Amino acid sequence: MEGEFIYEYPRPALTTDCVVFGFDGEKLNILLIQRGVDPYKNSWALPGGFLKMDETTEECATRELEEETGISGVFMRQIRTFSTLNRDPRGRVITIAYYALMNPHHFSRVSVRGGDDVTDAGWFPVENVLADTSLAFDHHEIIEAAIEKLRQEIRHYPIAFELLDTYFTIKQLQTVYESILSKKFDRGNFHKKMVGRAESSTVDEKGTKPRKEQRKNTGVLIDSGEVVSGVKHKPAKIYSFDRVRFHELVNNADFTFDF
Amino acid sequence: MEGEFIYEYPRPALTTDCVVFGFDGEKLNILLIQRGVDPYKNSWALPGGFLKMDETTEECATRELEEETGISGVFMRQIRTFSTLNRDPRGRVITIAYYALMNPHHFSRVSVRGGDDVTDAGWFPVENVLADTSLAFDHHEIIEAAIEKLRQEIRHYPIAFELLDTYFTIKQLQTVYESILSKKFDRGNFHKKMVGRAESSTVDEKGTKPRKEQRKNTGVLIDSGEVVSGVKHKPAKIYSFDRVRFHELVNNADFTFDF
DNA sequence: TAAATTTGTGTAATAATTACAAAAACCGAA
DNA sequence: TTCGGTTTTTGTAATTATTACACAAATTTA
Repeated sequence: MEGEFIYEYPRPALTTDCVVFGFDGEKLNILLIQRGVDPYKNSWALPGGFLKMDETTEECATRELEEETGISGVFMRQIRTFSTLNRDPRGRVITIAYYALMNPHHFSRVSVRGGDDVTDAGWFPVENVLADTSLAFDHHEIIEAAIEKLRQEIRHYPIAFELLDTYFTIKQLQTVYESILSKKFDRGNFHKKMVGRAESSTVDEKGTKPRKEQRKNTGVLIDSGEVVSGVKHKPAKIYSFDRVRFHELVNNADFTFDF
Repeated sequence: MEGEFIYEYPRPALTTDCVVFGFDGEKLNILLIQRGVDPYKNSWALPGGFLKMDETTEECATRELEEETGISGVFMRQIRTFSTLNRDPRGRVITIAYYALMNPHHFSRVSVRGGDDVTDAGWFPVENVLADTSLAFDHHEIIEAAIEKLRQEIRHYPIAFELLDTYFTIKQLQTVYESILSKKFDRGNFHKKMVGRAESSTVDEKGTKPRKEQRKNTGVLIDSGEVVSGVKHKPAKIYSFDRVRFHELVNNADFTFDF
């Protein structure tokens, strides 16, 4: 047998795969590549590849993504490891799955790279991907796990902002939540939760004159002062995420993403 | 070099490690084993070992736990994969970490098995383990990740009951939550949340006679009818977890573990 | 029988959520 | 310039949930 790496005990091969989510301003999409080589030649699959000995699995997932789509510097988190015995026809291959989040800026810049092994790449709406049973390997199962993970994490961490550009409208933010959680929110209530203006309530006390009790602002957005243009209705304000304020409020239990 | 397994490309070795949590009725403990072989001979470490080619990582973690402690049939979940380059002095070793939960019944039955590679095993309070910087490999980091994972999951899934026997008191259940979340709860409110008696509120409507509105029971515990004995105060009722009811209520959004 | 201790239940005040309405800002057509 | 259409933003009343705390009940011991 060809090869020069000899071990006393057998070892599985290790790969990473990445479920890349991209928000186009309206809905959630997943990045798939079309395989140019067997197995599963011509099938659509997740970007990913074999681990090198001088890189961590995180680095491997980042590298493969950059090699196959040209995108770097994105938010990435581990999902879990998939180790079913016959998940790869080439033999024992175990994969560590990641998910990545891309904002609309990155979204439009995805381009196919490499030569024979990837013939095409493209974005597909999540619902379409979930309905497609022809994906390579166990990638359908990995995608389902990714969505489940995403749903869990968006309830606790500010990952929604990773799917948006630095500046965004509240409508866009709400759409991100609604498409991930498959649930509609009341427009007004969502707005208040995010902007969280300092509500001042009138307090009446015996003997003292009524006073305005200043309650602190519990919002996590910064008003940029700008508004969107080119719309034929009231233009939405443009906000950015106040990461510092967010951490303060979370530490004080004044803010949660529990929806 | 000795060995008969030859590959074209180099492959890391794969292990699983397991952070076993055990509740002794009062506090949370972690199961550690003392290594009988190098590297880290005599150091305390997590139970675990090398993956075999005919088992999944889940099966590996289960098998290693059974081999080293004699315990089987416990609740187990994947934490994540650790792949730092020099985490193991023997070379490139990647580990998939799991956590397991044991109830007091299992807890007392842990026994050391095997020969040279494990010289001792024992339970240690979580705080002590976290303060101990002499653990083998990166096991300290894995334990920290396990606790963080446990904290996340107890907020959404009924894993607290995996740390208790089938029958338990509400006090014990509360202690599980308090030791994992490092937070005290009001006794009365915790009690009501778990037992969730059907509160009936009086409703007055114009023209009709006041009626009792029957609100449905939102608790997840079953009263066994028994009480604890041998205590010198009011004996606590003994409950069990109503898993079926729990799923009904969660689907209806009538119950969450959001604390 | 009273004290000590812990479990179990009730309640009133406060806070959060929800559903919905009103106001404001803009465009474009009349 | 005014008005309808549309969408964002603010306001509010009703409901529901949470919190803090008090009281009643059950058991042993003195």
